[in-house]
Amino acid sequence: MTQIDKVFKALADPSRRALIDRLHARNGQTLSELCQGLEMARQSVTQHLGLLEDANLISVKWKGREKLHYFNPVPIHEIYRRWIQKFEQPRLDALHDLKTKLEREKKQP
Amino acid sequence: MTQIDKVFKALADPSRRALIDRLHARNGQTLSELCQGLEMARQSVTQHLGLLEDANLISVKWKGREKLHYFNPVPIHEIYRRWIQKFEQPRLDALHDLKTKLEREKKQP
DNA sequence: TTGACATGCAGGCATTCACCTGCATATATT
DNA sequence: AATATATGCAGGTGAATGCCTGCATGTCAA
Repeated sequence: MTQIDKVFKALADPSRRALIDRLHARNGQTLSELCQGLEMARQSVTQHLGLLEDANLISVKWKGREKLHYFNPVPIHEIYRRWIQKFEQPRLDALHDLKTKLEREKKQP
Repeated sequence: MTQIDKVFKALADPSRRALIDRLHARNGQTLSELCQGLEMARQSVTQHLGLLEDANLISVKWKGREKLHYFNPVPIHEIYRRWIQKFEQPRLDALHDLKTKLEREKKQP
């Protein structure tokens, strides 16, 4: 399974996207913290975090008996850059045109 | 299942992403055309296309006995706008700064 | 009209997935 | 040292997924 496929698969589940959202809101949370408010067992959360970690979407640092989780935005940027961007090309072309226009007007006002 | 979830789930499979790629390269292909070169049965392709259609990622138009498939980029843009963009915010802020800078220099050269 | 072609529908099978329970291990606290 | 806290590991179950085969339906072309 390719890396980009792992990322897509990891993002396919709403619980996992919610976990990413939580870490994006406050980075470095422990497993217990991430479990709070969720209606599933700790083991399920662990499993989801395992997939996210495997997709490199989160990284982990042990501090004593606590496992701290950190969100890593790089794979999502890769998804955007290598996959989504190509379908957004028209929009990006328009933006580039705007930049070019502004630069031209700057030189010849 | 929410719409955005359908889209993520549809994108989670590499075969389906490949189908989108094919349609992006050449729009309006029939089922038979989309089957060519793939190593799975027609029925499997039909199933994948069904999911993509359900996620609104492709739309379909019948022409006689042929079913023409068209790629629809809107849901992918939604994914970008409503989900990915928030993790890309630093980069976008930088781009906005560039625009602002250019506009300022234009007014006061 | 008859045969070839494009697709749909129904069901079956193996794998993966999401979730759980039960028990084990390691670290902090008193 | 004894208890409480944070987490891991193993395994089990039901549902979803991906893929297939077999047959039916509708459309074009000779």
